[in-house]
Amino acid sequence: MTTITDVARAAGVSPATVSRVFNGGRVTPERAARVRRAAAELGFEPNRVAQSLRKQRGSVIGLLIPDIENPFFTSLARGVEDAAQQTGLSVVLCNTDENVDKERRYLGIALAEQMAGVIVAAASRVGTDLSPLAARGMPVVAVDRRPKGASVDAVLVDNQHGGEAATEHLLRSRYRRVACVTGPEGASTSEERLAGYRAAIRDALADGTLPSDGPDDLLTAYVRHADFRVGGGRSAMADLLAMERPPDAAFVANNLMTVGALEALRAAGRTPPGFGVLSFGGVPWAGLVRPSLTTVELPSYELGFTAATLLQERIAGSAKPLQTVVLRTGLSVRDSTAGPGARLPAAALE
Amino acid sequence: MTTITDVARAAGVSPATVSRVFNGGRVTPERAARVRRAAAELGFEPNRVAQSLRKQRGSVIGLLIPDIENPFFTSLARGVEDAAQQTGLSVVLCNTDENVDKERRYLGIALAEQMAGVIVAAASRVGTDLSPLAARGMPVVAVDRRPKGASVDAVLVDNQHGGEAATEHLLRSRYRRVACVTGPEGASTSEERLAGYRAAIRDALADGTLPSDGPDDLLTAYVRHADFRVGGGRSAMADLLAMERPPDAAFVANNLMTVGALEALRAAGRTPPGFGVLSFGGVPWAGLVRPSLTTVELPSYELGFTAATLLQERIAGSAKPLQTVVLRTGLSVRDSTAGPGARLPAAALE
DNA sequence: CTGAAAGCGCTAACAA
DNA sequence: TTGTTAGCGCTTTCAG
Repeated sequence: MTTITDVARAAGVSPATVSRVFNGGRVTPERAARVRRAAAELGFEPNRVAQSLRKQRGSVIGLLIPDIENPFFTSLARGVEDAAQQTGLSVVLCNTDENVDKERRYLGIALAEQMAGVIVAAASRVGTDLSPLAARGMPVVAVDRRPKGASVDAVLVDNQHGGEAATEHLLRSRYRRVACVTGPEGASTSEERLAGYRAAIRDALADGTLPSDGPDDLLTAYVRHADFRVGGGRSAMADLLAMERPPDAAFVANNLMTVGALEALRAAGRTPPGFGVLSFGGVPWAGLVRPSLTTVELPSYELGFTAATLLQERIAGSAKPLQTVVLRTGLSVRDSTAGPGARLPAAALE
Repeated sequence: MTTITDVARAAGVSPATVSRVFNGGRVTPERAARVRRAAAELGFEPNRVAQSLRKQRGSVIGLLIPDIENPFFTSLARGVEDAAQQTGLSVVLCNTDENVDKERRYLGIALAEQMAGVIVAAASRVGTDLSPLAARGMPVVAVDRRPKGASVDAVLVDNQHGGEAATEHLLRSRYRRVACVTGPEGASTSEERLAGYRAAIRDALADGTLPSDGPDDLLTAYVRHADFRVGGGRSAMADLLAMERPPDAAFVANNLMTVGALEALRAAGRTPPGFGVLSFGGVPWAGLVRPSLTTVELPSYELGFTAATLLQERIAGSAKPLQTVVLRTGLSVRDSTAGPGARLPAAALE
């Protein structure tokens, strides 16, 4: 391995000068050129480990996500990676598997590896403890979910708005018994999406769009909590369909549960758009699904990109007050919410 | 930050003793206990950066994959991660985007970060150069694809066998004009899968399963090279369908291209199993696709797990001769290859 | 602008 | 078994 000392010797200067050349110190152009030439000839690459030890700060940032198989998080990861490139930081991807213990281990590694900073989509709102990092002055940005009581920058999705827009769309499409399959109780994302649903329903009751008889039904009876996974979505939907007066549409609060919900619908012989289905978050290769699925579009890439940008500011020493950035969702209207009586052209179904 | 010296002072021993306690050196139980207690009280965690610098070897392994959004690679990544846990190594996931330059950059980082080793699914068979790592004695395992001329351990899929089994299955299902949409020319995976296809066709011609008139058609005319991406699969299939005498089934050499191929079929008003479709590699949430898709199952998780195990042996200093492990594929028969005249029960289509 | 020197936290010879 | 010592490769005062 060629070291800074080898280069120094070859260029006839001191190691300090070589270091300055590579770190923007003041060096006369002539000597700088000599150093660069020597470095190139010897194939010198600064040893990042030594740099990290000396500077007490590494050049990688940790990205902790709960599920690497969820396309939402892979897309987020790409955003982080792209933003990190700009500063020459590399990204270590750690898959916490929605598991607080695994997450804690990775946070420990982040510390022990002296990472430059950490971006974390917390495995749990209450179980995730970011304080050891804060205590050691390591910059942290929370993304998608904000752990309770953590004083860190955060980049979040406007879940409530997304849930509201979704539910409003279903009502506008003339569905009248709109259910909501949301995530686990206590998860901020589920609660917020549910809150959006409730707000939309409440508004519709208030302005007469929905008949006011049995308002309880719509605000509570048609709500199911599940686990954000395929199986949970399936059982929740099966449960809804078994009701005496089942819903005629559902807002499903994440992509995986939507897959399960569609399976349950199919098993019951009901299909969109006769039964309206709206997914919070797209499914991969949505093009294959017939009829095509109306979805709330999440800014996953931007979430990652923004978080990484914020983190880099902190790493660079920014002392701004803590920020929370909230990114808006979009709505992609497709066939699965065409309306309870809609007839789709054959091409949309085959 | 508490260092080994702090612990040593608190326990009334030398730093070396503390180091021994944490690295399995010989220390009297009594002193060891004292050290551990002190370490716990002070919340000591060994500084991995300093360890790496001193030992000239880090405790992370790099995993370079071409496409983090492909479920095949995420599953492989999980296998690597699980295997790595056993030795306490962490995994840095690097997404090379099928881009040789990006890949080279990451390989440089692996060196500069003194990673313990690297597992690489090469972006290119000829463009990927692993020699700098070999030159510096860094253990490398190639996975899924083996770069040309690299003398490294490798864990591969039996692509040829998979392609052969797939094609045989289509023929057995009474399809007679079986096409093959394979990957880019020059990629070992595409060539091998294609070779399997050709072998099966040749056998069928030889034993009379296929009429021997126009053998050229089957061996060459029905073959298309595409780019392993959705768009490529779509155009290749469109091209096949536009032939004067189009195929009645296709073996598609990866999951993404299958998605495209299905889109092209749908656009042409043809659907499986009337037109047989067999995908090399499963699609995520396959349960949503109707009719359900027959696939060659890839041992992606095992690929990763095996590669990581091999790598760890090398890291531990194993001097065995170079190994190549080849893992077999499976075949999951579903509805999309039920036969050209098959009538599926309604439930399979709705 | 440049070089000498100190030291980041840890481990591995070597001595005791 | 234990402690002392000498660095791993780099950056950063501090003099010059």
